[in-house]
Amino acid sequence: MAPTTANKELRSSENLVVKDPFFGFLRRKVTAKQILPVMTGQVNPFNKTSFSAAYKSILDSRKKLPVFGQKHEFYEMYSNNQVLIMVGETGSGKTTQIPQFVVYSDLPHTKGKIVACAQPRRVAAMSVAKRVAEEMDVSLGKEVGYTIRFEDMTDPGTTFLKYMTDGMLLREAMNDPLLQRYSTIILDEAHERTLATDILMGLLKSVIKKRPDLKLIVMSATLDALKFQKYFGRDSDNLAPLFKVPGRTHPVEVFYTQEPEQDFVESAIRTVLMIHRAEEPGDILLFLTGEEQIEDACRKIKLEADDLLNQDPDLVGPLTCYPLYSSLPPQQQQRIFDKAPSPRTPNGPPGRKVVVSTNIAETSLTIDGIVYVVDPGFSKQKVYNPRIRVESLTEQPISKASAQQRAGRAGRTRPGKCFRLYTEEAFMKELEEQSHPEILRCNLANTVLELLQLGIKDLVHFDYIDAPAPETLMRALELLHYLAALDDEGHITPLGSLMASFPTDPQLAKMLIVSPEFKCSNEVLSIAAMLSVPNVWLRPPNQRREADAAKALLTVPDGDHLTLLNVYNNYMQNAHIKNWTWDNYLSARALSQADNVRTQLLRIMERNDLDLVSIDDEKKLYNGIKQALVCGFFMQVAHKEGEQGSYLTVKDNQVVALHPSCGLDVQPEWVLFNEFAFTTRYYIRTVTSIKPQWLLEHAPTYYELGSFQDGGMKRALRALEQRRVVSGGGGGRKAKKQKKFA
DNA sequence: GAGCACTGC
Repeated sequence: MAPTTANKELRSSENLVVKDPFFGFLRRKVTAKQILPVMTGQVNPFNKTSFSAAYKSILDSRKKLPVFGQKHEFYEMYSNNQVLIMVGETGSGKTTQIPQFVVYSDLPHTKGKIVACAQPRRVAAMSVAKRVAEEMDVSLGKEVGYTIRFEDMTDPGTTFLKYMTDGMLLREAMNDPLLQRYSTIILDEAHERTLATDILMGLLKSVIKKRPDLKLIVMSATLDALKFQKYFGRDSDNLAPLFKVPGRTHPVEVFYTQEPEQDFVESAIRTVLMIHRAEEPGDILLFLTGEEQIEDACRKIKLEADDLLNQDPDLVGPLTCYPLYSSLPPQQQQRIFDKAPSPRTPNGPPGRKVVVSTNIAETSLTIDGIVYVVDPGFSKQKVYNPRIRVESLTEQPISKASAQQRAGRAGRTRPGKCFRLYTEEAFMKELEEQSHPEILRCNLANTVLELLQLGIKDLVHFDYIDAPAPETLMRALELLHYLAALDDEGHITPLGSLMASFPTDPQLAKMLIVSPEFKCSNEVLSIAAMLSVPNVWLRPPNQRREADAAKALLTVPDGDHLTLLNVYNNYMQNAHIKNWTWDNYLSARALSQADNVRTQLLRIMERNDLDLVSIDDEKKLYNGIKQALVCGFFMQVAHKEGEQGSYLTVKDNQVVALHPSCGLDVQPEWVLFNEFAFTTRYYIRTVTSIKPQWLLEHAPTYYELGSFQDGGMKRALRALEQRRVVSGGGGGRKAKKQKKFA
């Protein structure tokens, strides 16, 4: 596209003719030399008002960022390339500065376009947008804004620099596959390889060929740059150009153990106390894997540190220990930012703060003042087994990249030390270079539907940066086919398109779409929302009995899905009662999130003319809800085998047990479950009793008896079918439904 | 009679 000259002049409010600061700028051929006088000038070129005093002082600090010194190089590469890979370590200023640099050259406002910067996390999108609005001396939500789920802080027509979550950009692509509103797209933190970032990279690789006017910048930490350069290169000999900026962190000295450790928790506690006794002042960050482990370690560290303090008050100072994990209430999460305790006596040894954290402190949360990192080398990671369709969380060794990231947490304010509780040999030989990208570790039903909706027909040959296991794709296609989201040729059906408009798993979308037919969409909406948020039940270690009793009061014995509905309804009715959630051992955060999700789903229902309906008769209502559940989750059904309380999942024939948290008062012959998880054994969680005739009626293809192995389940279904033939039941309503989406 | 690492629409 030919570069254009910005408006020559403009009229100020006093009607005086002043020169546009961008006068003479050739769009996308702008040089660093041209920009500096505009940045340091008197008039903000984007809103034509005078720069504030704050702007100038912020600009002085921006000038000290490593990336600022390389402006010239950046503009040269930006002008001459459509795609750019940028590598910048922590503290380089890439997330705040690069999008601003782009805007000065791309001049999106002169073309009615937007520069987007996609982030993996909501908080980052929000806080960076706020910071950049300050740096550019404009109001947040005007020229600079952000878009995340449930919150759009942009002003259409005004906003030309937009921070957003990667998932949000992917959703937008579903309505606008060429992403026409954007002139430059920046993918930040690409090395994290979230599912959304990976899919976006695949899409954008083909979009840039169809849109020569679209520029793309992929920003990442050092390690994966070559992979991205190859992926976005024109061919195998042509790497995409790399723009590299050094970080601004302090050196971290790394120590290894001489021998492998047997019990990493115990050895971690010992190491923390060793640091406390023997090392210079400075806070400690210890990485462990889960809530229980962390709480336990905190207790032990506190006890031992108190002992040390009492034995040797002249040698060691006081110590405070804070746990950190995502399900911790925000108020308690905030405590990690408290200062280390003061010395017990005016001239006594200084105090020390210890934070014991999950992976959340590796990427999402930064704690300044950390000087020592203790890294046992493990984290919990999600694994998906497509053969039996089960996701599980298991403790696994971290990757080298992760270990490096963890070590870096010690050098944010001054030189630090990292104690790795494994041998150097193990680090070199046993740890993988990179953690597996998410796309290789999860169920892809949702993603496959999104890709189909985006018009990608050949999912197997889609240009993934790392291709998922074929079996995972097959499982996803199979599920979507059974849900009638795909036809026999694998094309998306009108029902499938409708399902894709819901930001949920396809099973939930299907359940929502059919719910008006069963006169229970009002209730199914609440259930879908509750199934989309984290666990609402709290169970503090020392109040388990009280928590279980509170839960029993809200339990509907017929099924956990109905219990969730009951909890949501009670929550809404009692919203005015202070402490209601707390008194009932429920998570206020998860419940308010559920309410947000419900509102969003409701809007999508309305937009698609799906009615909000309900009936008064509770028994009929519950049966309607269960049938809607069956329409979405007929593949997640188990049949009771024998009297020992064990169940067999339908078709996969996995032996499973009802999870102990299940609220059913009896063990029904047929149950539908939301989740199949492997922990100490195979469990099904969130379980509701159903009638088997609904399976035959609402999912006849899946319950075609020829596809079943011989056994109790098949016998039960056959007996049922024979009875149906005799009585001539079923059929009618189903035929009508199929016609609707044909 | 057990557990939910972390994101995201």
